Amino acid sequence: MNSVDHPTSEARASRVTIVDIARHVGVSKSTVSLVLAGSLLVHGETRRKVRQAIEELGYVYNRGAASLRSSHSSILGMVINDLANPFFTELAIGIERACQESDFIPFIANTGENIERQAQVIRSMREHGAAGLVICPAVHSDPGEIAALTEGLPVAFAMRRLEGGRGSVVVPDNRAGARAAVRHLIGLGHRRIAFFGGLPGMIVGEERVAGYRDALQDAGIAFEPSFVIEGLPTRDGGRAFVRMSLKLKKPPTAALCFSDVVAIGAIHALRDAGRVVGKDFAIIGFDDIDEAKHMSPALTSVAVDGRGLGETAARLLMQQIRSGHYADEVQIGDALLVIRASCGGAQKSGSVK
Amino acid sequence: MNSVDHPTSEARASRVTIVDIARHVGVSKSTVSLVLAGSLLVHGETRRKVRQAIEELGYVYNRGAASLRSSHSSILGMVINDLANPFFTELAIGIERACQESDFIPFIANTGENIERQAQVIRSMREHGAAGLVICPAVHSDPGEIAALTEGLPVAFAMRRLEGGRGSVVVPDNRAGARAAVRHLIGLGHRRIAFFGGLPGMIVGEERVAGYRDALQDAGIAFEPSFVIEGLPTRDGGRAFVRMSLKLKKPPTAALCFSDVVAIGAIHALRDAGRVVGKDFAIIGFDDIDEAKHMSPALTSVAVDGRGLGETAARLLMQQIRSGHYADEVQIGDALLVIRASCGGAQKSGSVK
DNA sequence: CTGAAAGCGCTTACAG
DNA sequence: CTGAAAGCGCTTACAG
Repeated sequence: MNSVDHPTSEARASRVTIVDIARHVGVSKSTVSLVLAGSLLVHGETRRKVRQAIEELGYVYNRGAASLRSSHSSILGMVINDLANPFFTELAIGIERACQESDFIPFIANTGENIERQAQVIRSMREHGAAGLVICPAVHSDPGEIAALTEGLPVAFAMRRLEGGRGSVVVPDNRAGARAAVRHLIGLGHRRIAFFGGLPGMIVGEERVAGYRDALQDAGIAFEPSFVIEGLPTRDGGRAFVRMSLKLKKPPTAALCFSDVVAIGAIHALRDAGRVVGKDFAIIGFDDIDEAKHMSPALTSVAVDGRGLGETAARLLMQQIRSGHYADEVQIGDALLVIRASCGGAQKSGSVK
Repeated sequence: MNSVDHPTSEARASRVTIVDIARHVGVSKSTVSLVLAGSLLVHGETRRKVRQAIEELGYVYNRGAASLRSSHSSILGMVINDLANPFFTELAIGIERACQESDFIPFIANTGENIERQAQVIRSMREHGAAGLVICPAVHSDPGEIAALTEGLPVAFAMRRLEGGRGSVVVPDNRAGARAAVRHLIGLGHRRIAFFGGLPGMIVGEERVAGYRDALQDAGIAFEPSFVIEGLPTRDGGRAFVRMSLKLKKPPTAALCFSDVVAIGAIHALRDAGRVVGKDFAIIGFDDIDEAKHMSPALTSVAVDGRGLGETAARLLMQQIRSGHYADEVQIGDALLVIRASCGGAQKSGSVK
């Protein structure tokens, strides 16, 4: 440890403030404040001198002090269920990008699907002055608890919504996407089609299962409850779902997975069981993460624009913050089937609405 | 748009403060402040009453106001070069985790390797009261500019360091990792080994090239400058490096790539060129991102613990913040070769120091 | 153990 | 166009 003893507090103590600028230029601090706010009231020459002094003295604007006085903050909090999942990373990137565009700066928290941590970070973000929250709630979140934690704060939900929650909502068209995927499997001749992943109470999963059932019904195929295998949408989940489904007396020949992450786990388990994916068993994922196209076989998936959803959610939130009014607008994004090798049949890849 | 007209500002205006708590309990605000700070000076019964009032009135601590007065903040800024790269996502996750452990809350910014954006977000984070910065600097960052932007602020560099920069540094042992990788290729019989990616001025790349040269020298193989192909370490870069190397009069038979992302691009280009990776051409990546093991062929890679590096960097930074003293400790993490199918030869996978 | 006073760095009416 | 004054919600000596 070769730490050097420059006390950083020294630098902090000598912080130059608006008063120093005022003194240096020979005006009042009100005038400096006006210049900082970009007011046109101030005389051009005065403005110039103030700006120059700011430059010379190395002044750093203290937004914390400004927020305290004005009670406006340009900090937004993003609360993400699982940053290690590439889909949610994209969501986070979108939120961050929208912030940069609008001169907001985001707090970030990864809850890891843990609702205690989620409650804690929401409290922390409030205390630290977040003006609003973009939330992708952890599995098993209690809508009432979230409502209480965010009381008085604008919120926007991205990708996952809560039953009866207040706030803007930006989600993909899960039902239509799932329906298109299953329709495709049926078109390839499959009749015994499973759905892997998702938990009761997860609206995303329920919507996808609804689309799955729509497609079956469209084709006159009876719904088989044992083909819907619920569980945490993780890689390990995917492995487990395959093992369970292969134990059925009449196993499925294809599956729509809750997510690409689940599909990856499923493909591994199928391989372990000696099945050739795309030939013996068709797999379709959901999300179309970057990895999907690089897998072997390449994964057919329902593409969701995570980055776009994140951007939109952040924009809707910032709109609420700026307007000073809550909103509960719902925006539905696309969910488009991208056909690759993992469901066989298709030689060329393509995209289907 | 079905926005409801609840003015959020109303909720904000009615914010309950320390004074409300004091009045409700019948003590002074100093006493309440002491309770909030967890002081044992305050009488147990008084403490209890204050806590109860806090609960009842739904008080939210205003850390912004506290910071203004005390000039201590528990906000840390993380400035990441490319969040879409899974390796740096892991780094970010590690930083965030360390923050949660220590009751810090992180700002996040994705610079996308853009140095203008980087300068902007650093300024923004300062203005918003970040007490210190974990930086993974964008390619082409100017050490002098970064030093100026962060003057007076504690900083820690993760994964990438800057020439002559002040601050803590946490990086993997790039040289040893690269050396082990190339030694492995030599052991498999390769003599014409390339290095793909990295730019002049990127210390990470220079260190990895140094390790590459070490291994060649150890084996008495002459260094061939045309085998070191520099460029941006992206997927597209990887494709380009392969195309360039195959045009050489005597092309290489193996390559160590700057990163897994580069390796993925390289593998695609090799496939396009009709080469069988792991047989006609050996590829080793760097980072060992999650995807590496799921590729086909599975990618041999030098494993770097991104999450761990992030955690350590954040901890060193928080230590500086809390102590009030700068530090420039350097910590070197492991870089271990993980052998898989992409370099052929190995039937079973293993790990080599 | 508790309270009164000052002050952190800003903004915001209000005068002039 | 510019300045003096008050105040945002806290903490921090300083008394008692």
